[in-house]
Amino acid sequence: MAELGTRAELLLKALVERYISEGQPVGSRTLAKEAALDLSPATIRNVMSDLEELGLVRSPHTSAGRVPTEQGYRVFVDSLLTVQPLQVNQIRRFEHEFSHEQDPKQLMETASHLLSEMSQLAGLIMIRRSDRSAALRQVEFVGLSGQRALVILVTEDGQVQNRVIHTERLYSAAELVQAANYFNESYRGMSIGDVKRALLREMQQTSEEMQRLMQLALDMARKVLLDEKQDSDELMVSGESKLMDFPELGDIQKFRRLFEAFTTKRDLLHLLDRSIRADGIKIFIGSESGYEALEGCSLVIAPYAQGGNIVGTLGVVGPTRMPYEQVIPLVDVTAKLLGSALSSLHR
Amino acid sequence: MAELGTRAELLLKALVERYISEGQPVGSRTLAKEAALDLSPATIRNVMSDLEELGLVRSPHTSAGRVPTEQGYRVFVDSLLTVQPLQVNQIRRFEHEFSHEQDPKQLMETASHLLSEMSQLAGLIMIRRSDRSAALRQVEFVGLSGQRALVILVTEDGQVQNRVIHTERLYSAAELVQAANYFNESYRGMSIGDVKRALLREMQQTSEEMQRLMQLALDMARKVLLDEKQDSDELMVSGESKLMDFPELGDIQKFRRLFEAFTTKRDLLHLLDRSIRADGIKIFIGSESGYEALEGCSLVIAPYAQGGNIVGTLGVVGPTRMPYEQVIPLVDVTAKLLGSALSSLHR
DNA sequence: TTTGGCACTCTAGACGCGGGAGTGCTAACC
DNA sequence: GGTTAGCACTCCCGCGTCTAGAGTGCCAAA
Repeated sequence: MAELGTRAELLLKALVERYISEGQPVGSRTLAKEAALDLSPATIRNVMSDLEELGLVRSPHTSAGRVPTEQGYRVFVDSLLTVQPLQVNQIRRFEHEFSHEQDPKQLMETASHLLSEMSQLAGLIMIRRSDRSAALRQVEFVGLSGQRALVILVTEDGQVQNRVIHTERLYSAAELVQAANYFNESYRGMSIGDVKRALLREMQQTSEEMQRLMQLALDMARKVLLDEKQDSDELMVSGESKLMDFPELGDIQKFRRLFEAFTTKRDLLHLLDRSIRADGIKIFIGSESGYEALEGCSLVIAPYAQGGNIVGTLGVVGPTRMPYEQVIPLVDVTAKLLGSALSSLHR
Repeated sequence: MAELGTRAELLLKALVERYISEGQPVGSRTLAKEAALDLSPATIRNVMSDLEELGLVRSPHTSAGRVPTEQGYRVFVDSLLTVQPLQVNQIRRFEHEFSHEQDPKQLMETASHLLSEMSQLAGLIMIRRSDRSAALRQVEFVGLSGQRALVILVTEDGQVQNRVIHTERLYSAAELVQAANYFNESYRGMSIGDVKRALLREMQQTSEEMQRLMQLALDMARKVLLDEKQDSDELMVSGESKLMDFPELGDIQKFRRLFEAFTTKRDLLHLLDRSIRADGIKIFIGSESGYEALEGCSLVIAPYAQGGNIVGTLGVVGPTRMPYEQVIPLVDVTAKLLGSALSSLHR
């Protein structure tokens, strides 16, 4: 990309900031006052013309002011933006709300909710299940009526997954307890991923010599662990209705598609998963996300860790015209504070 | 209310049906053709004038046709409506989808989803937790890191509730197992409600003579069972974005309030709870619901039972102008089929 | 290179107009 | 007395016109 020159950069920055705060195309006259550069509107117009040629701004129509393009926003967030650190009372609020929760799931819900509240946008949080680095704490088999049994899986951090399965025959409570004991003794402390691999391995072997109960235990655990439904990452969305306050996002049909993306979750999960590798904040502006439903939206996303391991991502969705300089630090801090709250549970 | 006369009833019925299918105010000429009554438009106009005086129809403006009022809809659904029974392949679909699921929660999700799909409106389903007639199957206490423990509650029908609690001191795995055993032996098979009451009773007694482990068990169970959060009814909403296809529901701000009602859940829960006593289908038309967010919306709601006990309600939300003659049997059948699917799990 | 001037363009809102749809009323009809 | 035809009237809606306002692009001068 061609060099911009500090004056053009300053003007672009002023333009984007003005547009973000006002939502109206900004003309050369207002820009001349805004940026304290002591230039006439005519000069500004020349610069704008250059910026337009570079694809950083555009006019909605001939006699309107300029509006940033997606590329314009990109340059803005990459190199022009001055972030505003969070206020102390906001951080207090995080610490306060996080200190209540004992349960990782609750903690995540709180995080998502706070993200939405503080940004007045939609909050997102994903927890990675496909990762499975969490250690197995305990397995329980509970017999239910009919040939049904409940398999309960508890991980070291206190997360619970359960699933009702259909069994080949009726088992007594004692059998189920013994099977669970066997399973716990063999696999406790291993990561769920390792347990899965081990189960797959055992499945290959001819299991003639295996005891009935061992086999029962493995069968039941397999039904839960190898079920891809349990494997798919989980996504929570909060405050999505706040987005309806932004008329710029389009008409009702656009909102319909956006909300469908929120309930389908597939595309968003994919997007959040892509950002898990980035070791800092990742920002998708407008069509950069690649999903039509997210047209006109930006996402600010950060991974969060638990005891050193990245276990998920969180962030916000809002209109492309969002106050990045406040949202970015908000997402950053949320990720860090959630991470340390999770880690302190774990310890 | 004054007597209507069969002719006026027939005309009102034709008008409502026409308006529901077309969405436009219907005039005397169209109505004259629609209702095979062989009357001139002028006569129809006279009748319309009467209906308007009774508050059953109104004109949006002087030279438009007539539109049903809420009272008009009321009369229509109460006494004029001819329900259309569900098609066989729709019932097949229910049976097919329901037969897969082993888990009551999954079953409910499926029901809500099917309601939404088949009506092209939003599906609702509530499960009553405050009721607590379900029998306790098993309790598990799992120690976690730190002074935290996980309490898992399994009911006879395979539902699982769990909660992380903070304990006074660190307990060994053996202690927790013994405590759970004690608890299970004393309370298994009792309804959750009875267990709750029993726990409250025990709390009154001076517990000097109680064994340490019994006390531990009771303490932990109390923290879960007496937590009002666990007690609040649960609501699932499906396909809410489908409602955006009805422009008549209003502008984006109206939708925002509507969607907030869906996520807040409080008002909807209250509404669904009120309908649990009605032993058939309950219909709220427009402002009858009493909630401003639901302005312009109707709800069709039916309770569903499991083995004779009503355990929740389900239904749909849509615009007041919805095809009641199809929606009503749909909700009715869903409630019955879900009930029998749940009951067969239980057996 | 910057600036003032000026003609030009485009939008958004106001205004007026005519067609269409449907009503209410009246008088005639059965 | 209920029913009908006729007719004047009202209101909405879409269309074209017009104007004010904002902002641009370009040119020539500083």
